[in-house]
Amino acid sequence: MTTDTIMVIDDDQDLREGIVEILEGNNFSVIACESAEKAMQKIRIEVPRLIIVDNMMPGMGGMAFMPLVKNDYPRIKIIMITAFSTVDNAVAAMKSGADDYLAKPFKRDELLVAVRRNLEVLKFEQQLSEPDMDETLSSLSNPIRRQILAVLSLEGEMRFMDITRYLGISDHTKVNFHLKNLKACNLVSQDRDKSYCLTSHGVKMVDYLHLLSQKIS
Amino acid sequence: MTTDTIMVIDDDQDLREGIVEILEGNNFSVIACESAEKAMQKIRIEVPRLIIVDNMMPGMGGMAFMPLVKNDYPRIKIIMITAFSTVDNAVAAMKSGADDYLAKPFKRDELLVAVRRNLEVLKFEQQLSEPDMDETLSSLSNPIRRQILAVLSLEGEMRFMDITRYLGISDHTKVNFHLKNLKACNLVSQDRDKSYCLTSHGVKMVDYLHLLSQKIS
DNA sequence: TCTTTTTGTGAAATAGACTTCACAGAAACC
DNA sequence: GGTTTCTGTGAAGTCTATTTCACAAAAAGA
Repeated sequence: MTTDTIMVIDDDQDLREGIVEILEGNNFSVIACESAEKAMQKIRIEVPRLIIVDNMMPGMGGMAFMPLVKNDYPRIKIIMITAFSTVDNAVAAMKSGADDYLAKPFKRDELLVAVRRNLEVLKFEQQLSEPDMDETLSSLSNPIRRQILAVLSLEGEMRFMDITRYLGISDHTKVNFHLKNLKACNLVSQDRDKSYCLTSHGVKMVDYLHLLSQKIS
Repeated sequence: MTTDTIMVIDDDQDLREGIVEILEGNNFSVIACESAEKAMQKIRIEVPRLIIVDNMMPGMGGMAFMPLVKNDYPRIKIIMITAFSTVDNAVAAMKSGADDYLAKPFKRDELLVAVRRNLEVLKFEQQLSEPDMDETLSSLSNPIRRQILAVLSLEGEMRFMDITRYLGISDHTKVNFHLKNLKACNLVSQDRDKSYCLTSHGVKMVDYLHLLSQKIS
C-alpha cells in the first residue's frame, strides 16, 4: 500500500511542525512549506493528493493560492485552516476551491478526520476514472464483443470460424477485429491450437455483465 | 412473462401432435408444421425462439432445412430429432447447425429438458446483447461521464457550473455534452431549479462501477 | 500436389463519438 | 436598466471506432 502525500503550508513554524508530526505519526508522507509561493514550486516536483493551507500568511494567502492550484491540478483536495472563523469566511473559502475548512484551534483528531475524509472522497472519485476501467468498459460497450463473450462463456472454447458462423456474421475479418480488441483487453485469450477462450478476467466480466443486465431491467 | 414460441416440424402426425401436446401442457406457445417447406413460410410470419425438426421427412429434411434457417435467423435454436441415431449422424446434425439432438423414441421429460436447456442458453446470450445494455455501457465507458456520476454521487445534487468547475474542465459546453448523454441514458436527471442529480438507475450504476473497479484491480 | 478452408494483416472508407467554437436566452447581480 | 454569470444549442472540425476490401500465409482435405 502506497502512502498518501500531503502538503502542509503554514508560516507559523510551531503549528506547521505540529501538523507534520501528527500526519507523519499516522503514516502519511508529508511535504512542509512556509509559504504559498514555495508550495507552488514544490507541487511541480511532487504532486500531493491533499493540501492543508493556512488562510492568513505573509505574501500569498490561502484564498489566492487555492484557485491557482485547482486550475493546474483540479483533483488535489484542499483543506483550509483559519484563525478567525466566521460563516462568511468559510463560505468564501469553499467558493475559492477549498474542499474542507478547519477553524483554529483544532484538535489532533479533528485534523485527522478531515484528512481521512477528504482522501476517501478522492479515492472514490478516482476509482471511477481508472484507465483500466476505461479500457474494459469501452470494450464491453460493443454488442458484438459481448456476444462473443457470451458464446465463449457457453461453449468454453471455440475456433475462429465457429464463432463467426455462430454469430451469423458474414465478414470474418469483422469478427477478427473484435477478437483482437478482446485479446488486447485481456478478456479473451488463444491457446496453442488457436482456439479462443475466456481469460479469468473475461469470466468475471461475463458475470458482471449479467449482474448489470439484472440491474438495468 | 411472455411465453416462448416453439415451432415443431414433423411429417408424422401422431408424433407431431404428441410433441405439441407436451409443449402446450407446459405453457409454451406452439406452431406445428408437417413439412420443412411449410415451416419456411410460417417462420416469416412469426419467428419462433426454438425449432424442433425431424431429420427424415418427405421433401426437405431437417439436415437441409437447418442451414437455411440459421442463415436468415442465426439466433433461433434448433433441436433435431431422428429415428436412426448414430454418432456420425449426431455429429453431422451439429455441423449443419443443430443446437441439440434427440434420438427417437424419447421420453416426455427428455424433450422438456432439451427445450428448457436451449431456451436458457438463448436467454443467456440475449441478456448480453440487450439494447439497454448497449446504451448504458457506452455511456459508462467515458471517463468524464464517470467522473460526473462520481461527483453527483458524493454531492447528491449540483448546479451545472459547479460540476464544470469541480472537474476542472474549462469548456462548459463539453460538460453539457456529457450531461446530455447521461440524461438520455436516464442516469442523471434535472429538477425544477436546474440542479443535476443521479436517477435511481444512476445510483445503481455507480454501485456497479465500484464493484467493477474492485474486480478489475 | 492441388484446392479449399481457416486464420489473419493492413489500408481505405465510413460512421460515430467527442471537442471546439460562435452564439443566445434566462437568471442573477449591480 | 445594464452587466455579468449561468445554462444551453447547433454547426464544424477532429479524433476514434468500426466496417469493408484486397490480399496472403498456414492448415486441412482431396
